Amino acid sequence: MIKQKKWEGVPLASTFSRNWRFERERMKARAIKKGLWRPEEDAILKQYVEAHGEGNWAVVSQRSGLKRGGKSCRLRWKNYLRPNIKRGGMSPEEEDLIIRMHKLLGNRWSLIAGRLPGRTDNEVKNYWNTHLNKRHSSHRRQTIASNGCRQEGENIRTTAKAANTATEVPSPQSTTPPPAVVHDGSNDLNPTESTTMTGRKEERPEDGERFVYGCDMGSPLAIPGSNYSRPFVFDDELLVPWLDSFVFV
DNA sequence: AACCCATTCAACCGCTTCAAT
DNA sequence: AATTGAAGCGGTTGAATGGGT
Repeated sequence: MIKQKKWEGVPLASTFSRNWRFERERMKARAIKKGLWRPEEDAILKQYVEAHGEGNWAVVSQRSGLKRGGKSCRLRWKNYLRPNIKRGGMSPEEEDLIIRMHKLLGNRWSLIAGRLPGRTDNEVKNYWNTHLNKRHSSHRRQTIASNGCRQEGENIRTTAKAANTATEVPSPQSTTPPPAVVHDGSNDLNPTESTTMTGRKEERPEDGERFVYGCDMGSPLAIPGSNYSRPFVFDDELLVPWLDSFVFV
């Protein structure tokens, strides 16, 4: 049964519409401020979070006295006020890592940022769009909504979590690869985290050419009690074996 | 000095996922 | 199992800024 919200009187099709419509209404009702943050607002938020900790951002926005939405507070803290945020231009090493990881992962900004200490997903995304996109657009790989970096049979958003847990049963087609060893783990930055990625090229009438990758049994990606990992599917062949394996761990 | 245009990046929006109930 | 609220993600927007004329 589809429930209705009294403030709108319109059937809500799913939880997402419920959620953001409520947030919007709540912000309207509280005359939530938008736009750039002022230094005094930063100080209030910083003081509050340092005293009470992160999380429960709706409460933070109310109790701190800030006329900001919870999302805005969270974003400001995460992208700007949080300790250890590194500001300023990217080093050549960071830039190189972004390029390589984007080649592998596409627009998975939070995953890429996770490998760059002190950098946020927003910063990496902006840097890519303003500095790197033009130079490297020919190799661009986007996320599933519009593109080709995806895990077999699921939304790309779930891939990272699947990579961490790897508990689901893979699709039957992933069971018969004649694997070519892409990487033996010997060149990893951290050999203890290495994993053996194996891959194969596939030709499909509906998809055209694609590359399917899996990992060995010692990898965190491997499914306990099975002989295979969940497959990762890309439009392009992985280009940097040591890094491509590295980021999967 | 005034205007225009391009670039940058902080912030917002729409949506998904997850955990708690 | 269904519902709810919070957190998180990627795409997009628009204000600020700088350079050129």
